[in-house]
Amino acid sequence: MAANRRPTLADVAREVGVSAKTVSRVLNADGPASAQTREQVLAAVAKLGFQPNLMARNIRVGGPDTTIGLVIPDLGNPFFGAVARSIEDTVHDRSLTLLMGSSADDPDRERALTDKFLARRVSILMVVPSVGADHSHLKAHRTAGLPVVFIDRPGAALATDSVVSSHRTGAHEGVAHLIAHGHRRIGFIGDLPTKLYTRRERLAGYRTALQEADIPYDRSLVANAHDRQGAEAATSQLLGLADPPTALFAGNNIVALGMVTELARSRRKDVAVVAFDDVELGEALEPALTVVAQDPQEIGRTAATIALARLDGDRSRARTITVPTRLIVRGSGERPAAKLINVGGS
Amino acid sequence: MAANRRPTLADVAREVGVSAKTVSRVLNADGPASAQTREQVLAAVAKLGFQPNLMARNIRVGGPDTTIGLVIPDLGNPFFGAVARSIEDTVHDRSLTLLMGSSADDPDRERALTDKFLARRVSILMVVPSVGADHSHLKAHRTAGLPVVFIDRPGAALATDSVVSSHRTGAHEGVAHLIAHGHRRIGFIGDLPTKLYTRRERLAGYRTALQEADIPYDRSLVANAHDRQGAEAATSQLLGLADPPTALFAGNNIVALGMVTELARSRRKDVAVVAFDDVELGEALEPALTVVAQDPQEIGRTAATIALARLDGDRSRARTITVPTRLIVRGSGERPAAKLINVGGS
DNA sequence: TTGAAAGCGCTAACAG
DNA sequence: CTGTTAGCGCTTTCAA
Repeated sequence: MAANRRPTLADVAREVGVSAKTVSRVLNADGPASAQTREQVLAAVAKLGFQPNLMARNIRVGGPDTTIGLVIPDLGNPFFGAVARSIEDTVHDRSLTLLMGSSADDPDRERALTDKFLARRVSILMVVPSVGADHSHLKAHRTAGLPVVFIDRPGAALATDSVVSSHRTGAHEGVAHLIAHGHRRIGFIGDLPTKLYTRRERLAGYRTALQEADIPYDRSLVANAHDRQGAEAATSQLLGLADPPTALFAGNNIVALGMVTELARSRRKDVAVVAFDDVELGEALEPALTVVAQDPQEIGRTAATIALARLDGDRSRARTITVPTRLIVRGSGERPAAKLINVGGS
Repeated sequence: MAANRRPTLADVAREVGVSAKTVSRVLNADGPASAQTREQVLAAVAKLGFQPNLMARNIRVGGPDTTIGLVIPDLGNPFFGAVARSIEDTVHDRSLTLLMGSSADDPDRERALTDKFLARRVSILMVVPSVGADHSHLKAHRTAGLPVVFIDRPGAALATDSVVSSHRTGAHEGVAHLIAHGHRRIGFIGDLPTKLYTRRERLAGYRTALQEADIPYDRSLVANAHDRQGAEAATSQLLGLADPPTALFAGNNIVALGMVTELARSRRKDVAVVAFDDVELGEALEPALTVVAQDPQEIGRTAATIALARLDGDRSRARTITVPTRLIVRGSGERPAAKLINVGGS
């Protein structure tokens, strides 16, 4: 019943008959302590089930908390999960703990989360910035020494370290792959909102690839989707056009899932596909899915490394580091355009 | 240059010419405050960029911190990502923030994480317990009013709320599905370590399904894998047996990925497959993957709901809630056993 | 409507 | 080797 008060340092001290500071010394291996005292203290700690209050400690010591605040669009998205995992691995031996939250790409939620993290005095702040988010409030913290790193997208109008994939050249490469296999009507299904940095960059890559091949940009071949269901609908919409595409480019991993699912359901094996960002089981599909793979592990590692360097006093200019994407050709991009089927026979 | 000290309540008070308590009152909508004072205070807060130190506040108020500690095996595993997402959604309007860490199923890492979380005075502790982890140290916290919930697996030897999938009956159902389609040599590839609760339960389901069909348990048909590569190897090992299985059961999502990948690579379309836990694109495979789907969203929601009820004073006995799995038949479990091919012709 | 003092749990700085 | 005092930034308590 009794919601017992948690034991404090003073309780332990009283139990042993020493001062609080002595207990503190033993527990933090600060200053010296006789073997006997140490033993008694440890015994009392165990007996009372004492656990030091880290918040109280932090407040006294004054330094930042041993946490790292991470704001991502969706905890459930495997891409960001992989990034988070990699960050955690990288900061593990500095014993930093992850404080995480999903912004759902909503600038207000993002702001609420960063404010909370700042109020907790995180050691490092990492954000996948939402469209329309204002980051001017972070400037003061940055100058006060708080490492701030933007992930996946550069922060708007703020000189801050960023780690991004080569969205544009990656998309370019993926679309060029389709063009190289004879496709001239290539559909593009991208993120929502359309102002999203990643969406704009990837679409830009798509457009330059078309340009280089003298293929006119056809707005009706560009669609949008926010989730898997939306991507399925967009896929069937594009394929239902009067002059439909012979190939499709998926603008992110979620779109890819919907696109592939819809193509499988409608048994459209004739449509070539390349996806931005790899998906699980991509290589087990028939044909296997050709992707422009991002490297979430490297992204996380890089972001964490930069942040730790800043924490250690690195005061150099803010950098934007681009982690290269890699075209993984598995077959789905090579489905023949139009009627060029089986020229070679087999 | 100057690593400026962050402004404190006192700084704001000095700026306005009031006492610290007045500022506190305005900021927390505690007690009354004249419109003029309020305005001045707010202006000063904005000007100085003051952000209250949540740690200091918490220490004084004495209550638990507005965080919820979550220990999972792997931040990068989509299943646990989905669970985390669901927990976050459920606790969102209580404005609790997630403090997360990966245990890698290592009891020592798990203990280190829970200790850290307890030291931070989390409001709620949620753990996917590792094999061999001792949870006796949590008992005192539980009686002191800290809600503790085990996820996916019940905690060893401790009466604590748990939320688990119907591992055993789910596996049973999946294997029975294979048996119903004529299979009698069914391989099982499970988690490592073999003492893992989920692994044991799912294997138990497999065994009872065999028993009910009077199929003898053949130890050589049971293999283990810790990761995707291991699952690929285990798959090819089982298929290389003198008397190989005609069907395979994957004990978890990671194993399923490896198994399906290996089957695709070796073009073994004749092997029937059922997987425990759904995977992305399972329905786009050929044939589409039949799975015993877990419900990570419901698991997360249930765990969070229980914990919040405890936080609100629910003192009823600890419960173990089982979230049902669901057999989703998509085709891969129906590949004919042995030589029963094309009886119907087409 | 406001302020002064005390104290949350802990540690820095100085004694002894 | 150990204890005392003060104080981190905030809120509670009591008084004005």
